[in-house]
Amino acid sequence: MPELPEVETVSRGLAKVLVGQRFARVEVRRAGARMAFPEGLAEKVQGRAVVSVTRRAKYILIELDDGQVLLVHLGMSGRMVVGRANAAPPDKHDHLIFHLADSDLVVKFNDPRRFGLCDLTTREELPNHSLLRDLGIEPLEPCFTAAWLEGKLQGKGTSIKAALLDQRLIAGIGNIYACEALYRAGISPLRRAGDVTKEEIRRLVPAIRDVLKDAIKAGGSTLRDYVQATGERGYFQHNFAVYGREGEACPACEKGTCIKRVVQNGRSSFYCEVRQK
DNA sequence: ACGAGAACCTGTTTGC
DNA sequence: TGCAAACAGGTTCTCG
Repeated sequence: MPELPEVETVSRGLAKVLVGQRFARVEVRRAGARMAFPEGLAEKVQGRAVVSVTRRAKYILIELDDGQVLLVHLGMSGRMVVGRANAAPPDKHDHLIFHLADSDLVVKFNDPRRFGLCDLTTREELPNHSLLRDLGIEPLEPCFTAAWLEGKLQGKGTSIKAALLDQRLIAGIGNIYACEALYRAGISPLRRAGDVTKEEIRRLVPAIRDVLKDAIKAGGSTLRDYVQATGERGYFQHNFAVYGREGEACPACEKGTCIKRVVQNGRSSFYCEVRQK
């Protein structure tokens, strides 16, 4: 599910509720498939207050008042949702339940497919953390420029689509926004990354930035699992030009069936065969 | 070193 | 209708 816009939306939603609040008990239920929950998670978090909630790539960073940092990744199907403690009995995929100390609110980490994870580190260790260490540039930061990307794509033999999904290069783009950004830039996902021209890269960089910003404004894209921290759905899925629209006409092609689906590196790529060359 | 594919899970949709 | 296959927003490991 969650790519940069979804994780950003969840982080902002959690920040509103959590900053300044203390955690009471934490229910640790079933760990994910990628990583066991850290040893003593419940004990280490209990009684700590939240200082900030931020995002790096597709990770949510919850900073605590003693310098610890909770690091959450939502995988494909993960949610972090705030609710009333007794609103409903726990779902079988509620893997972590954080109870707040001074209200009846809880934050539930729910993840049916269990590709998500939650780790505990410290502010000092954060830059060296194995999950964050090799992450690339933040596409919404000013240092993400056409000149920078041009240098990185030079000589790359893989497809431009695969390059956009490489988190060591650009951090936070996933399958949906890679497809949508390439559509906006008029570049076929099948093109060899190293062959994308300077001119095209000058279109691609703002296309990436704009599609991510537009999606954040819309609260992300809800296809199936994703919801905001409040439980509300996102609605950027209504603005997809190509993603999931195989056989339809793209917004620029009045009629017909210009949108194709191809599989690259095991993932579906959607593109308009008329506008993207 | 690089790039493609498999694997990790569960749930839902599609096709025979 | 029923069952099996395909497919899903991600990441990491293995193999050529």
